[in-house]
Amino acid sequence: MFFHIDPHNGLAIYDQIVRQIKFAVAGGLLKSGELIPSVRELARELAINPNTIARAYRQLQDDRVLAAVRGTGLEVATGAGERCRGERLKLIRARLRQVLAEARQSHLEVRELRDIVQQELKQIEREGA
Amino acid sequence: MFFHIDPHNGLAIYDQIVRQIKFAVAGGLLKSGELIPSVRELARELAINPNTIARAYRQLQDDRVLAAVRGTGLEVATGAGERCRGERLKLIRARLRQVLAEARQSHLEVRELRDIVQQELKQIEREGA
DNA sequence: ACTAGTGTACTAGAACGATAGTACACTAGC
DNA sequence: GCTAGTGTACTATCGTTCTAGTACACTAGT
Repeated sequence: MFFHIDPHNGLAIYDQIVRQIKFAVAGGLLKSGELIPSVRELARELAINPNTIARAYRQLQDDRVLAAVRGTGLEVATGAGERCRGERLKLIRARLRQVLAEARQSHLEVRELRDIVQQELKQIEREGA
Repeated sequence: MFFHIDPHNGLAIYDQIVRQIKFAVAGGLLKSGELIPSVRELARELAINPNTIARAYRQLQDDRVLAAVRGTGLEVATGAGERCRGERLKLIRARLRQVLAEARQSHLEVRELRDIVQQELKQIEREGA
């Protein structure tokens, strides 16, 4: 389990966990029926309070991404893959649109904005596996 | 004064005000020596508590973007234009980098991400005056 | 049966952002 | 001088997020 939590993200910690698990399911790193790390284990690994993890898991159940197996843990729900792949695009697009809207409002010249975006995109491609 | 405050932005309201004033100064909409709207006036216009505006103005003074004229109001400080133009790039780039980092972590294929970015960028150019 | 591990629920408190209301020193305009 | 408008400071309250600690029902493994 490779998570990357940034407390100064603007996003709440439990929300970051929700998103990253959805992304992992969408990307096929987590498959239907597979057990995810327990509340206590993930809390220990990320050095975060178990309640925060539990809250994220609760929401993931509400979103039908995870399903409870009593006394055993939480597994990835059947059909969660498709559901998450659809949502992934929405989530990323929404975040991107926010940032670009702010940039547009900053009276930066469109050409400059385009340059910045291209630079950062290239950077991502260079880093991305 | 055209501000656009989004409470569900992730960014605190006072922070949005700080950024947008810096952007206005950077873009030349506010020039050195010009008086900005009073705390109470802007609070009324944005339907936001005056304390929140005051907090933003206090930070803008700390950042040497605004300067107080006792009993009269706050004016744009001398040399604020250059200072804000430099910072504008940093602020936008930082936000953009956050979003792209999240996108990269979502195991979305780079090609798909590139497509989304291009789409949204075109959308901005279409809207942008 | 016993133990250790699951998720879940609950109360309490800290920190932060935002709101509400009040008070004060100052200045421009009359 | 008086009034209305500045910024500033202060206390109090609320909601959200996160932390802290405890308790409970359940199950796998022995």
